[in-house]
This record gives sequence, C-alpha cells and structure tokens, in this order.
Amino acid sequence: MNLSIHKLKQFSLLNVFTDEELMEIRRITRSQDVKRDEILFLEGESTNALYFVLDGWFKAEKVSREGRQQTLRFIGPGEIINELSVFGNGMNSVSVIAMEHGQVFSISQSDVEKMLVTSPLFSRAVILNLTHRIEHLLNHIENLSLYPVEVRLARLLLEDADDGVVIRQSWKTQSEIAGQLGTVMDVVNRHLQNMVKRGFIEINRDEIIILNHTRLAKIAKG
Amino acid sequence: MNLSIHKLKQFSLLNVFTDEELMEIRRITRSQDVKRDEILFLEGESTNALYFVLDGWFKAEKVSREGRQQTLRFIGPGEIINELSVFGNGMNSVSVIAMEHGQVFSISQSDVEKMLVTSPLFSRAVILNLTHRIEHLLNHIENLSLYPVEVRLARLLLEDADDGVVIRQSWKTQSEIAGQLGTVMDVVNRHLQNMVKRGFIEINRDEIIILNHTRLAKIAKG
DNA sequence: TTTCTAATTCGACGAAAGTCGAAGAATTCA
DNA sequence: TGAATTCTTCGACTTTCGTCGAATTAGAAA
Repeated sequence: MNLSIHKLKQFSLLNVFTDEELMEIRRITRSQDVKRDEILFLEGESTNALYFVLDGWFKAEKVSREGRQQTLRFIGPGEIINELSVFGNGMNSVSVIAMEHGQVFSISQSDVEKMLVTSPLFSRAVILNLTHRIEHLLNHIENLSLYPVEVRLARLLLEDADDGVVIRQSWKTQSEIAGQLGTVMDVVNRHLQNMVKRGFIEINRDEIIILNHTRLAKIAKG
Repeated sequence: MNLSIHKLKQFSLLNVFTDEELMEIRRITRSQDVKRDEILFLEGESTNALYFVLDGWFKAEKVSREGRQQTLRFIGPGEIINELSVFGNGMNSVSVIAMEHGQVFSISQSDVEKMLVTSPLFSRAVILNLTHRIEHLLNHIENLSLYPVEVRLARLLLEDADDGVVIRQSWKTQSEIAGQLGTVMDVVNRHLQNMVKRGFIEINRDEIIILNHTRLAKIAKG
C-alpha cells in the first residue's frame, strides 16, 4: 500500500479527518493508473465514484456535435474529479481525459455518502469545494460572454504566469489553449502572434514569457 | 408573523426539518419587502445572509465595464439567493436585482453555519442545491462557447415554453432575453424576426407562441 | 540521420455578431 | 387624453470570429 496518509492530507476534502479515520478511509480507496489520452469517463455516462488526482494532469471538457471543444478546467494533483455525479446523483456532464500518464484513486459513491452523513466537517469541505467551482464557472461565463478572445487570452496568460513566465506542459498546445478560451486554434495563434509583434510576449515551445506586463494587463482589463 | 411553516417547506433546503425545528428557524428569519429595480446586493460586496424568495422575480447578473450584461439566472419563489458568499465566505460574484415588487426572508450566515453543523440533512440539501447550480452553469458555458445565438435562442424558447407558449412577464423584454443569452438586444430581435418570418413563432407583448415545434427543435439541436 | 507526425503560421474568405442612428409601436404616467 | 417613457424594429456598417487550404517548423520515432 503506497498510498500514504500524508498524501491523503493533500486533499482539502480529506484534510478534515484524523489520522485514524484516514487509515480507515485508505482501506476503501481504489488506486488506478491512467495512460495518456485515456478517457476517465464520458459525458452522459453515469460514473459512481469520486476520483482524487495523485499525479498527472487531466482535462474536463464538453464537445459539440461539430467537434468544437470547450475545456472547463485542467485538473492536477490534489484536485478532485466527478463531484457532480457523486453528489448530484446525475450523469457526468463533462468528459474527463488524461493529458499525460497519471495516477488517481477513487472512493465509491456509497462510501462518500456515508462520510457525508457521519462527518459534518467533510460535508463542510465538500460545500466549500463546490462553491469554489461555482466561482470559477461564473468567472468563465463572464469572460465568454462579455470579453473578446484577446482579453480572455491576456487574462489567461497573466493568471498562469509565474514570475512573468507561463510554463507550458508538453500537452499545452495552442489547440488546448483555444479549447480553454472557447475558441479555435487559428484565432489564438493570430492573437498570440499579434502580441509577439507588439513586443508584449515571447513564445517558446515550453514557455511563454511576458515581456511587458503593464501593457498585457491593460488588454486584460477589457 | 405571517411566515407560515407551510411556506418554509417550499424551500428544498428547509424541507428537511421537522415542524418543531421550522418553528425555531422561523424565529431567526428576517422578512423584507423589495421594490422593483431595487438592488438586493452588488457584485464585489460582502453580504452575510442567505435569502429565500417568497414572492417576486429577481435576476442575478454580471456587468462588464462597457455596460454589457450577462444574466446568470432569473430567481423566483422557492429559490435561494446568495449561497455563494454564505457558504464560500467570499464576496458576491454577481449582483441581484428585483425585476418586480417582491418579498424575501433571510437567515444570517452565522445561523446558517450552525444549521450546517447540526443537521447533516441540511448539509446534504445544500450540496444538492450547489450541484444543480453547477449543472446549470456548465450548460450555460456549453451554450455560450459552442453554439450561435440562434441556437441558444431556440433552446431558451423551448425550455421556457409551457404547452407551446412562452409566457412573458412584463419585465421579460428582448433586452433581458439578450442578457440571458449573452448577446445584445438587436441581435435577439433579428433572430426573433427571422423566426417569425419563417413561421416558426409568433410574438406578442405578453407571450411568444411556438407555431412549429419541430423546426424550432431542429434549430435548437445545433 | 531520415522519416514521420504533430504543431504552428499565414493569407484569404465568408459568416456571425456588435454598433449606430433613427423611426415606429406600445405602455405608463401625469 | 395627451405626454413621456420604454420597447421594438429596421438598415447599413464595422469588427471579430471561424473556416479552409497550404506551407513551414519542430519533435518524436525509426
């Protein structure tokens, strides 16, 4: 059993339990390796387990009939997948796909349900988690409907930037960025090139460097 | 005290309590009349109470710097306002405005917090409420980013229609519909007129009649 | 290296959406 | 009832976005 108590505590949902309780919980988890491009579950299916990401990156997306895709979020270590169908008893409203090799563990819906009843702290943590998700989604909607791609792109760059540098995982292609922004690759490229031309940023394969933070922030303001 | 136990039970969050508990709860509520166009609270403020709509309609919206507005939802009797700042301890991320004269009652954040700790059923109901909100928002995002205005409009009409008729409250202007769809009045009108011209719908001041459900559904499919 | 695949870049075009000005219709208010 | 306000409608114009085809570059695999 390589699932340490320490690792379990990385998850805000589990951080509310004592070490003894976590040892109990560890027993009801099911670990799972996920290969790159593997589909954890599909929109429309019913999946009855809560997944915890130990390692690797995933994305949650919706796909239109014509194949356009809208990425709702990228999901990394310490984050949780599938709150919606577990707590809402519904179908998955998004598909979740592994961007790279990863590792997750899951707890069945019935076990989660028991935890909800017995631990008010766990319930509280779940509620907090859901409100954060809602805030994130509200922000997403605001961006989509009120601001053009250039603004959304500038905001994305500034948010993802760490010390003026946006690190690009190997899977973070312009297509993926487009999916995140709710548009298509060509449009993203056009705006990126435009920002390069104006000297605001510099693009490499594995990073995007912000050269003029002030001007970029001005764009992001809308 | 004109707030009957029966009325309290209309709310899914409160329906989990016994009559005795509800009498207790009734004591900690604060009723309030709201005039038309009155702002219940503003985006960015911190409001520390959970509101329950007894009567009247409200809207939750975000406004851009340029004045474009995105309505997130209309809120009617039996629905709850401000889950986000109460459960998430953050600021309001939307503004809520009364569309018509209405009546609400509220419970303070600290009292709600107590209810969360003492009643697992209440917690469960809150979680369910939040997941529904998330589902709704996900749907909204999908529509915004993947489907054009005409499709979104057709979907809205079909959703709101009751027996082939969409009843328009006096405040449900084309401007409001535009805000709901994430676009502007002119565009909505253009598409509505187009649907009229093609004989799919008929527009009156107080209702929109769906004449050709099949064709409209075909548009809604995307 | 060479080959193959995936990602990026470009130009040009068409479609959808947003903007502006203004006029007509309906509703509300005095 | 008349006046004022709000809502709706229209046409013309601009901008942004999405699409297509194709060339170029970079990376991965053989």
